[in-house]
Amino acid sequence: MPNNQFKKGELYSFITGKASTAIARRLQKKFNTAGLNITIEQWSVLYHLWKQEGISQQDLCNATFRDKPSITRLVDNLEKLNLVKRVASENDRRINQIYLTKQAQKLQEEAMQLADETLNEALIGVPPERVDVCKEVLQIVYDNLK
Amino acid sequence: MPNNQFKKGELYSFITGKASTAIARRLQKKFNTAGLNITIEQWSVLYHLWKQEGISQQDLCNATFRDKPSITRLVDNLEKLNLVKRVASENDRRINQIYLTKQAQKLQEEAMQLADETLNEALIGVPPERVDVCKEVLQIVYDNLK
DNA sequence: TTTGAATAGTTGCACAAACAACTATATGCC
DNA sequence: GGCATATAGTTGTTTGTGCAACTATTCAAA
Repeated sequence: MPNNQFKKGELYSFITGKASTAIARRLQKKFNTAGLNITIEQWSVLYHLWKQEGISQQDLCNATFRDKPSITRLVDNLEKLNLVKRVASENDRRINQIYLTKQAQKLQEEAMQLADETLNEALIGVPPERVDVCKEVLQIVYDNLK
Repeated sequence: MPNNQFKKGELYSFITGKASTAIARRLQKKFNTAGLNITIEQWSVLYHLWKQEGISQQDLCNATFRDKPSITRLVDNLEKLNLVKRVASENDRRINQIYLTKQAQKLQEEAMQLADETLNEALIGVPPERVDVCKEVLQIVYDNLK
């Protein structure tokens, strides 16, 4: 009976993602305070577009681990905020390529700075090697279930 | 500059809670397949009521790390499903004490069995001591931010 | 004892997630 | 070429979340 030391009480907070919820709320508050008018979910999409523009909505689904309707609506809202533009692909007219506006490009530095800050606050008092273990465990969990 | 080894790419999945999302989806599928007509969020409320009945909505807020409106609506829906009942407290009429119906009591064993199963699947190949480290890190993160 | 603050819960609104059903375009096989 | 199938994206519905504003009840202090 493997991993049975993992008792129910702790199981619960694993499933509900208490820690990641706390991080997300902290980051959202930082965005609000700084006057960055975006949600964490919108940020998570922008994050991938900052790394590479012009990817498809399907690419964003894979990158953010969301389904297609979720991405459709996130892109809808980002378009309303004038942060991204849908551009129909020349080669394959089913595909929308998503591009950043200048406004979104300007956000990158501040948003990523606040994200870094949040992570640093979250990890105060945690030795680097323990963070690495945690990261690896979470990756295995993800791989086991995906 | 502490914890700077925690690079942005990994930060991202920490914040979005990729692992806990994957666990929650797997458990939800198990509920659906087994014909348990409840959501993960409803389960997380029932989980605390199975431990102790008759607690207040505010207690459920603290236990589940949710705000009051979220609990109001979760209890609304659980009441519609005939799984819980609100009972006004005798001592303090502001308080709703939440009690389980017989139907909800019957769900406990099966639901917790499926939750255990999910956790075991998630943690295949992860040595117990690494699970412990992960748990501790997530607890510190939570404490740092709450 | 009355009044002001704190606490418990509810409601409205905007945003997001999961699922199913749908449209449009592309691909592959006969 | 034409048809079945796969892929990309959209829309509708239900559920949940976070914030602000609200009601009702309790508590505490002048």
